[in-house]
Amino acid sequence: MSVDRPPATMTEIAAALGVSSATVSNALSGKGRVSAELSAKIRQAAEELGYVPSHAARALRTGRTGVIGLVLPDISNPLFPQIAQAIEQAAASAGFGVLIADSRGEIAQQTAAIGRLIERGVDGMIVVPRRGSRIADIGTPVAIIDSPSTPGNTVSSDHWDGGVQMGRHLASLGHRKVLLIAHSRESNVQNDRIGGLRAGLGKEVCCETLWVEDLEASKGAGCALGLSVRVADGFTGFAAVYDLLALRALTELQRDGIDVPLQASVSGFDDLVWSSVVMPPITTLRQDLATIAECAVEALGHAIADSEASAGDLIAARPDCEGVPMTLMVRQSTGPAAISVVSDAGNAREDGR
Amino acid sequence: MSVDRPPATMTEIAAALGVSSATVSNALSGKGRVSAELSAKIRQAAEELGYVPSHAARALRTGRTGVIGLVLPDISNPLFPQIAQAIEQAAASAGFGVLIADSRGEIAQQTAAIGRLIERGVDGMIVVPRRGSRIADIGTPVAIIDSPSTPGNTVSSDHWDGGVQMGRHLASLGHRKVLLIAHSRESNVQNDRIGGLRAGLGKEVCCETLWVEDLEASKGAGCALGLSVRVADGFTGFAAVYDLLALRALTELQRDGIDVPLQASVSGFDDLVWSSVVMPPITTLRQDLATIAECAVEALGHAIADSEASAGDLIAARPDCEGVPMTLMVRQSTGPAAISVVSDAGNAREDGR
DNA sequence: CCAAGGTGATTAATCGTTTAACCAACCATA
DNA sequence: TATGGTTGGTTAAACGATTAATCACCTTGG
Repeated sequence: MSVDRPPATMTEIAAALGVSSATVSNALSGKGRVSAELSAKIRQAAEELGYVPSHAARALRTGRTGVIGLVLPDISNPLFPQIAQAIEQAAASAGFGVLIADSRGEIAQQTAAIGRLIERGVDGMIVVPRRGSRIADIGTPVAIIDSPSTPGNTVSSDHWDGGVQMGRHLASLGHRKVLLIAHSRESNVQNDRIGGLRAGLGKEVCCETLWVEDLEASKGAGCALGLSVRVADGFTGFAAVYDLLALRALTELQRDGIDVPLQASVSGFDDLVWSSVVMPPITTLRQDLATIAECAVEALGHAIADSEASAGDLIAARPDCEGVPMTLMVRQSTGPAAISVVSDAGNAREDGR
Repeated sequence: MSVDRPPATMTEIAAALGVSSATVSNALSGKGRVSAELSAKIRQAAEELGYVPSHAARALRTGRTGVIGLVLPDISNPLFPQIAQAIEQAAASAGFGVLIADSRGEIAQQTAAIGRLIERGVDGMIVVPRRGSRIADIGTPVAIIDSPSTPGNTVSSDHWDGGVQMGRHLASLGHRKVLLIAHSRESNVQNDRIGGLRAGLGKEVCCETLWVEDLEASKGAGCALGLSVRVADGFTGFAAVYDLLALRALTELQRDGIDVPLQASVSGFDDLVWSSVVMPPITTLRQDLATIAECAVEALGHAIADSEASAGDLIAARPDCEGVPMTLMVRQSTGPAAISVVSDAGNAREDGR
């Protein structure tokens, strides 16, 4: 590998071949008019001299940095790695770099982070908004990954349908009394999932939603969810709205001596890394983050290209991939419902199996 | 908020005040000789006109982009969010942007990712290497976060000492037969932790290491660890080398009807988000990632500044913060050892409590 | 034979900052 | 009154790529 000779510039290539630097630029970008043979020679020379384009110079001249910003809410979200990975990959193959901005904490931080990105001259940004927050209209293309029910959303999983899938899965296992476990009422994603779950479970299933946020407000963060009481009450299914809550439910049930899935089923959303290695592995829904990332980057790319022409609209919209399907990962944390004392007689109606 | 008028340039400020652009530059950077009053006027004008420096132009002129790269191994590492967050924060307050590069998969990917970063013109990079991989000498300052025992390491937690702390904790609870659970023999971090644990547990404690990697090679990924057998064998402590393994151990034990911490204690490393919300919450060691990030960024900053002067050494080294202490988070997954059938009579000797 | 059009390349300006070099005052010292 | 040092500023040349404008030359059609 060539040692650290400072990389060649277009001017140097031009000088080496006795042509003008404009010709080199044209040949390499394929834009102007250059004869095929000269173009080939230039390309070869560029290769040999180890030409590396100067992003700084290009950015200065064209006003485009080739970098997009990635703004994530509360970075502690365990899904972050997968999102970041997917976006980085999609962006890289579209020729973009990804600058991260953490918007930990309050919404003000999110705004500040966005500001920093703009100052750095990103061409656009992808934002996974904090629940309940709206992105102000900044003078830069933005793609938003949130939920189909969020106005301005660009691309996201079909959380509702995911809920439906899980609901059907649980219903088909015979569960007739299910506790839905969510955290925040403000989250569109969580609301979608809850709605889907209810729809998927159907009318015959009795279900109730436990908002952990409310519970923690009175009993303190990390408090017990009191699930064994629910089991005693006849609940056999516990459908959490994301894996972290599912894990919390699972361990609490296990600690209280309740067997999962024999006595109670537990399900989650997102398929986080550990979901498959705990005992029992958690039944959950996997988001197709690769597709989402591709859509987001593509939409953003279009918006960036368009913003050159018409400086009008600023939010990239792409309706055709607003609801990327999630896939159900059935594992061992869900199983046939235990014989419930509460369940009524007519349980054979519409048996899904 | 001012709408989208293209931000003012130095030249415009200069024109507005009837001075030269060089003077504006000097006033704003505080470098050249400018009278105090003119300097103030320029600063004010800059403020009023909404001046935003062009990073691109500056980068072109100075050869510095003000951006550092962050290369992470296998992004699925659940610690990633916290690292990224800490680095981003430290970098932001040092005036750097952070470009991410995922090096998922093989070492080749890591090299490719590094290459992309270099092409983008990062001033330096922070690498959390894949276990067992060495970073080739690229022509850019690099700070490495790995383990004190890794040659070339720049800054990291004192994993060994963390192990010692946890070992002492378990020993003081009376555990005399402890299973150490690790994943890969190639990981310096894991080896350090194991070493520290053994040291902290002391001579009197019988301990054995379970390498999950080996186990999975024969029994498949995500297989059971067979811990209940160990409990029957007299093991009362299960010290995992990171929280994911601890969680795996915890759920497996619970599933098998073993009460944690009454019958067995479980501990981990890293204090991941969920460690505190599972039941029981996991006793673990928290890394001081803020400090590590600051050290890394600072070291990198020095290396970048120095690389200007002497283009000699390329790896940023900073011995004085190679072993950032970890703090023990005692929670409910560890408790006094159950009465062990195997433990010998003289168990009152050197009781730490 | 001349105007028109196409081809393949060059010239030179430009993006916004930084910085070395230069210059015009002004003050003090010899 | 020359000489030399400060002070406060200006000029102009970079940095490297892009691109509109221009040019020389060749072909073709009328």
